[in-house]
Amino acid sequence: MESSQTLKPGMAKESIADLLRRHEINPTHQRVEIAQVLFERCEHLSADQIISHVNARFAETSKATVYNTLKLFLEKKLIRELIIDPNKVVYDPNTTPHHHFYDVATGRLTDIPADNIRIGTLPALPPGTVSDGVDIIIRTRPAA
Amino acid sequence: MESSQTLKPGMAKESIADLLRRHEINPTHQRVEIAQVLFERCEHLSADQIISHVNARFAETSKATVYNTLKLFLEKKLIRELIIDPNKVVYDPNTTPHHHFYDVATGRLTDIPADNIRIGTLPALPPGTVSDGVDIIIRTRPAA
DNA sequence: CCGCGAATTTAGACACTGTCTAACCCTCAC
DNA sequence: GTGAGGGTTAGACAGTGTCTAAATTCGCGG
Repeated sequence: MESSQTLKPGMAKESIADLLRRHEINPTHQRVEIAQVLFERCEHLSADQIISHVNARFAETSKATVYNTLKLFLEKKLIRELIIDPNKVVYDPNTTPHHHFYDVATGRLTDIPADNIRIGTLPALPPGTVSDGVDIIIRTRPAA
Repeated sequence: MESSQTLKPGMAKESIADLLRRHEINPTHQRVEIAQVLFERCEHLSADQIISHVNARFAETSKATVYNTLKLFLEKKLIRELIIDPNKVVYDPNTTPHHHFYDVATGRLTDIPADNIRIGTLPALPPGTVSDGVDIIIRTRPAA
């Protein structure tokens, strides 16, 4: 399958390689491919989808490499991991501090850009639905 | 292994059976055992722990039955499912509307009783830690 | 008490996601 | 060319949960 027309593959790969280098990641072939899949379409993709997308392009990449690379990207703060369900873990290329609103009824995942969280800033529930409660999962780390 | 002394097994089983009946659940032997494990110690237990605890009592209960029963309890709103990690799913016998505060750094899970959520009502972060963001997972359902 | 049909339970096979291992490959310095 | 080290790989493995088909139990009318 051909690469999409939206980005010039050559220059895109260059800047992605730079991005990796800026995060102290050795930009190998496979890593660039994986990063490109993640950043090109700015969606939240699962490991599974990433494997499919990468292998639909040029390179054959093994499952182990994709998992290794995602873990590396996580450590280097290039992406964030988002656990929606035990069988639905997705990766978020947006590393600016932000929050996520996930509605299990509709499957819709919304980004909340604020850092000033109040219930009033959340999107309204779809009409005719009620909430049993909100699970707030806060991901902390030692201050740098 | 003997049953604990804290509850009279007979009457406890009676009231638990009633609880199940009130939720339109046929109170079989195994279901009562599982419910008893969940409600006796009012902790958040994983499916794994529930299997161990049930089998440490009297009854031998198969893995499939425990999973079936937990799914049934969920449908009947007897318990809530709490996804902390892909490999850490626990069940909460407290069905009053409330929220959860989980700190991945400490592993501590706190109940937030309010229905008026504001960031100010959350426990303070441990000193020396910062947050990369908060994932708010809201579990909705059609209004009754 | 008997026996029937429906509901429930069961063991074990299966699927899925992610991890691990040990071998291989590629590059680069010398 | 050669050795060292990082990166990649296939496939085995582990944990969690689902499925299936058979066996058991239960409710209940006769």
